[in-house]
Amino acid sequence: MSDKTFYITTAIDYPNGKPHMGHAYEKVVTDCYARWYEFLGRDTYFLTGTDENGQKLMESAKTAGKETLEFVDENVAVFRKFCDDLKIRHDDFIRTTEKRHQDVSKDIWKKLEANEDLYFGKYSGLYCLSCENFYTELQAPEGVCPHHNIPLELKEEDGFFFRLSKYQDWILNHIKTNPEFIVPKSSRSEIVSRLEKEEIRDVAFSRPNQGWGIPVPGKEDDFVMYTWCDALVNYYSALVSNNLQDKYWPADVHVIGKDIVWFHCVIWPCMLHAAGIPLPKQVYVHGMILAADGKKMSKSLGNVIDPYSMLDKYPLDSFKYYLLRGIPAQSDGAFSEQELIDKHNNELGNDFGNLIMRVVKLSLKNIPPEISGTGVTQDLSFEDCFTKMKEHMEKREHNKALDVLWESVNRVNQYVNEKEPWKLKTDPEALTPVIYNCVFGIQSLALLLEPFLPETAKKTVSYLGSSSESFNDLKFGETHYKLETPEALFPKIES
RNA sequence: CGCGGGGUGGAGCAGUCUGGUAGCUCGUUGGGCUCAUAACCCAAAGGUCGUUGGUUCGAAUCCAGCCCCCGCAACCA
Repeated sequence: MSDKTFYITTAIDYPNGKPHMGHAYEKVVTDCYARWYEFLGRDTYFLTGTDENGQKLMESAKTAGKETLEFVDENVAVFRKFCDDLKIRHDDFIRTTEKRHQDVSKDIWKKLEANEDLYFGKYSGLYCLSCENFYTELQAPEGVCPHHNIPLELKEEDGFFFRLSKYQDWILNHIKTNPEFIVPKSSRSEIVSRLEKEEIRDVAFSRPNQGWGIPVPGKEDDFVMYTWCDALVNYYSALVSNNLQDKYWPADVHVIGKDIVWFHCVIWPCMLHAAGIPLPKQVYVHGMILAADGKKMSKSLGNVIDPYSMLDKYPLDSFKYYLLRGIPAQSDGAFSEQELIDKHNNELGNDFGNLIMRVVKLSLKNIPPEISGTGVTQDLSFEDCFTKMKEHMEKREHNKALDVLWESVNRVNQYVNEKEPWKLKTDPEALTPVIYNCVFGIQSLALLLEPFLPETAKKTVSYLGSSSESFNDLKFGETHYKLETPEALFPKIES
């Protein structure tokens, strides 16, 4: 734990089906922050993985006519490949069925037990015999199973409970005194409001052992841990199993969706606190990706967009760019394929891609490819842009960071128009300084873009033949270039 | 009266805390330029800020009611 390292996680995915747009979004966003902090010089560790212990997976496997582990293995492979296809730079991929995770989960269980934060009790509720599941009154207000439409029965079940209620005041106080713990404010106020107004109940932390899940220590035959009880532990177990906990724990940011805020902002910190482990510094709650009509994507509405259908049609960086800039960082956003195309054509192609073309081609046609900055006056600076980007990224407003970066992209385009370098074709002495300013600008922009669109940045820089590789190495006047003929980075998409 | 967020030009958003010429991106229209992926630069048109009422000299911004949308509601994960 220090400001030299940076540990960031995504939620772990439930491999019950194929990855959807929300998974893509979360991974892309988290990847962007991981790369950004790496760019700033932090020793960054990025974890993602899969949550594989739910009973639902057993049922899904049965439906598919497969052994649970076989079924899960297949789906996990799909999620792994998904990360590869998105070119996510995670350092580890944890599966909650792995021994390394189960061992740590059991250790934490024992700590909670030793601290008398677990107790044995009865859960009673409305139960559907077909689903083999409990429902709350809110989920089934008529006392009828929402899936099978049959009457629910009152059922009691033995199990272990976590004394969450004991920590209500403590967690409320922690959230209030650490305004950065939950971002954005909307999620924070939702949790604060609930903690202030409701009396929170203890959480059932076990399920009857049906042959799938992490056995409860001491009661191996009878109980397994409730999925959430072990799932949250992944953030910690992944480090412990690599003996990296001293270096990276506590986590700097857990990136999650708004559907699991309660688990991450209340249950998880209380578990850690009870087990005597430091709390993560921040939970960043991103918005949901809604369908183009502004409604939640769902099969029944037929408005689902498969991320792979986008990756098949559009360049990866265009897809990422749209997710990062087109979807608000702190609220829900509607996914619009047309907007993705517009952003590809206008912002990536016209503004950024074309800037490289107009500058580099003009230069190659009229002066030698080697561009020296010796004695050139600096007309454009990007320090201010960098500073503002940093501020936005700190506030988890990556979309605004890109807004700021694009102001600078436009500034360089503007500069070209002002200087009219095409009128200086016959005067290399006058042309070179203008070109140098532009090329230096392009490289600065490309390097600032790297955490967001690594592929694009890499290609851009490759056309410049720069003597400096990183943003910090850039020195106006001292960095030299040898230009190469560029190819169109973002060819137009006809829609 | 369960909790939280939101309703601003054609589209997507900022501004609301700390009332006082309504701002940005895309799109549209006109002009400039010709280096470039018919790209770039400049300018203009277009909104009275969900709705009703209140406070105020003055409200998108504060207060109250109402309508609509989204998420959550913790034994589905």
